[in-house]
Amino acid sequence: MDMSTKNNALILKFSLILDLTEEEKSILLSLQNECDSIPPQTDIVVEGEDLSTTYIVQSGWTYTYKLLPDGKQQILNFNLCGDIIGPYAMVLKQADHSVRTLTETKLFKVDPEKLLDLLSESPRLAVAIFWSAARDGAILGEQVTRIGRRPAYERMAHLLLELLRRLESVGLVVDDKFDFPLTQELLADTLGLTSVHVNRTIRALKKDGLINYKSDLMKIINQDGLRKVADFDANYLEQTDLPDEIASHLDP
Amino acid sequence: MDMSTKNNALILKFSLILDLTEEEKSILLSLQNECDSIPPQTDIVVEGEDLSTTYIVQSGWTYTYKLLPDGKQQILNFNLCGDIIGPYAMVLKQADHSVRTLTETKLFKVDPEKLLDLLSESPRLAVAIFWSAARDGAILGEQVTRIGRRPAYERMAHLLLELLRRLESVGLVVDDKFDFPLTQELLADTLGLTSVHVNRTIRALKKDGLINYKSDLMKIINQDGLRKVADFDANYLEQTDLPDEIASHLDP
DNA sequence: CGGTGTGTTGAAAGGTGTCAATGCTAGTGG
DNA sequence: CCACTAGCATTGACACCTTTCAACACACCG
Repeated sequence: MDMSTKNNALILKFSLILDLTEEEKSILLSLQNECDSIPPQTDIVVEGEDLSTTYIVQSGWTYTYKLLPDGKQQILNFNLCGDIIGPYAMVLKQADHSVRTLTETKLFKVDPEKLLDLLSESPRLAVAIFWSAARDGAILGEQVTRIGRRPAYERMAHLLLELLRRLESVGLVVDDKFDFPLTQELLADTLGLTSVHVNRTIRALKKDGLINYKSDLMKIINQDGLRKVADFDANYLEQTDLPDEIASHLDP
Repeated sequence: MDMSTKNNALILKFSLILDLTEEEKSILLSLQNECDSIPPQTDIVVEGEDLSTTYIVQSGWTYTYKLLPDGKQQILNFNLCGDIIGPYAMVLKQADHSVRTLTETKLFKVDPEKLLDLLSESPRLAVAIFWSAARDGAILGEQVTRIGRRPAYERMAHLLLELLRRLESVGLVVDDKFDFPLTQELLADTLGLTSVHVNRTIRALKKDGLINYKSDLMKIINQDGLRKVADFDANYLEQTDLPDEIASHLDP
């Protein structure tokens, strides 16, 4: 059963910054309603439509994207295990972006009203929610920098390292190898490139002995080399210490 | 005196979504400590350094940016009147980006601990803070889409319309005309272009009769034409209604 | 076994970058 | 009031990264 403390993705995620008490864990569990498995290529949230629910990714990949009228699309971010989809449902009437499943995905629903109440009832969990939002913001900022100021080769390298670290933090990487359900076209929509050029870039990374990529599996062969190419600094992903004043403010 | 209810930028901003009570206004005032005027080109927050304060922009422009080791920089966003700089100071030890003043700027400081306490003490103001963060997130997402999937000409048009709307919402636009303290080089760092190409793009927009730009002043001549070029939908900036359930949840 | 989506490759076009020179304007100091 | 400087804007020629177009290969699947 997924609705247990041990393998609940949200509890796992929040454990990165807080030692959760049993009570807090049970609050977090009671916040979430289980939800059926959702097939790939299904829209969960549609830009412009009403946004009445927040979701937690329990398993699978989803992605946040925007459509342009000429049919192009831009992927903003991926939502992985433990990520919160639409944390802002409590303050925004309509979605400003769409969210679609990439793989078969298991989501837990969270009622925005409950989420709001949680802010006042548990300062510690409020901090955890804010921290998650801050991390997502940092990831989005890095995405801007990647697309705006890096050439294709480094851009790709940087994204792969980000995904590696994010998946690692939720235990989904073994031996620098992880499931990689992205088509080259979706990669292109993520990186602001065309699928043709993504193909050439990936092949270059393979030829240079940095990665090994085969259909649904990505293996990072030379992480140091990749990091040097991408000029990757993981600080934005690995801020798991609260500021001292806040930590002591929460404890007693 | 700036520390009054009438012209406090944060109160002005939050009034966009909430009818603030007098008590709430005074809470918001007591949250902020006045701060000296800061000269242009001054770093307020530096990436990697400790992030101990949240700021509110009372007047002037600042921008959020990231530096790359080869000296390039990418601007993520601008912080205008009423915007919150570093709302995540309460949950992040270190800054994941830098913030610099563009013009002479007046900032008010907010103690992160007080901000945290506010979340539990006033659900309505907690919602307002979340809303501000959600709006900034939406702006950042639009920035990704702009850079990733729009050519230079449309990219510039889109940014100008965003700035127009944002400045309008805080009363800084008169007759489709506003102060524009950006050099073409900073515009380039915002749009992921070079300053040379920004120059050519601006001149093209001028030649096409869409804008009029002269040193520190930007005038939008043909807003409809610009909107058509940029495919601009302001929905992401103008979500000022809370979801019904939340609104009724807060009221009684 | 043919269809369909995805990956791969080549050639050519095009948008944007690079380099370098010139113009412009405001401020400074004589 | 006039050099003089410094920073920014403007322009042209050319290079290059990325896109576009088009064809073909490959794998999965009914």
